[in-house]
Amino acid sequence: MSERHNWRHRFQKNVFYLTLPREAILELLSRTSKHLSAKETYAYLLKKYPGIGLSTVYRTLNLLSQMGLINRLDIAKGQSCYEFRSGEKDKHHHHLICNKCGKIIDYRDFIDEEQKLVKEAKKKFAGKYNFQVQNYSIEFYGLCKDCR
Amino acid sequence: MSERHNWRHRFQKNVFYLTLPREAILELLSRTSKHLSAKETYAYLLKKYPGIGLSTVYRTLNLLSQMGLINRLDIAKGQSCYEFRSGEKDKHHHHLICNKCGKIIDYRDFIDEEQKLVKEAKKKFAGKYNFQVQNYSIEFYGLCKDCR
DNA sequence: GTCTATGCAAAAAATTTGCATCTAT
DNA sequence: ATAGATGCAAATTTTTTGCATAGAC
Repeated sequence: MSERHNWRHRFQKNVFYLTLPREAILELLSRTSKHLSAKETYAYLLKKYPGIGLSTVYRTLNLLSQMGLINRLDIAKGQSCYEFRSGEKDKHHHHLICNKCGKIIDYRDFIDEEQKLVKEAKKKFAGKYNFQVQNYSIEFYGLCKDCR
Repeated sequence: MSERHNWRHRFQKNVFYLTLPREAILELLSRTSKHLSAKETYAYLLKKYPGIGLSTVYRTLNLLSQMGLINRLDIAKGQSCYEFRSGEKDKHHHHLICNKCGKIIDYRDFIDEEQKLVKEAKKKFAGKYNFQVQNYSIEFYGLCKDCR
């Protein structure tokens, strides 16, 4: 099943309409491995979709995140970012965040070791807290090469 | 060396004054294992220290975080939280965050497995990115028992 | 005494909400 | 036809900033 077909399917299963703004945002996020803030998303969309409103972007990002199609990440100071929830392993990454200047570095190391920990964690949390893990995020904070 | 003595020492090493608001905020954060937002911190402080300004709280939390005395955590939607950076193992924890209702659950499992991964990560990032890890944070997102 | 921190008020950013209109189903 | 979504503007919430005064060293 193509990704686009999958969107339709998941929208029809719920009571939500698959509208132009929603499709445009999914389209955009699925094409980049970056995490975008609401404002960034809005700026990109304006090019292809003049007239879209910032509040629609906020509402849509919220909805898609609750539907599980995208992930909300709170890594940037003072604003939420969103990324497409992809199964593709090459997009999987986490972040190094500088405590001094705020710079964010993506890293892709330790995937295998991570998976082991995550697999155990999922099982444990399901039993202990009745919590169903959907995604996760790891951040290392410290000093980047310019600030140390 | 007592924790309070340690604060003094670290302030004197830098060019910063150890003032009443700064001490009060360190005092407060060191007494709780919770992560507090700026507003929450402000609310607590008002009881013991009427007249303190909200902007001082923001400035102080920023400063202490840059000094490495506290950690900034971006887990709550739309606002930063701060926690004391303690070496005490019993305060060490991470978070389960519900994608639907936003509830945050602290967990203290997997400390040992985690430590192993983190130890390797620190070494790797120092070499590969010249990044000096000071702290880290792991969040599992998903559905809590009420929302699944 | 000097240099920094504080508190207040104002400003800037980020996010949400009310409502009339429009659109997907 | 109808329930839900959009866009705009206004309102909230969070965070930062300018500046005169107060405080730490």
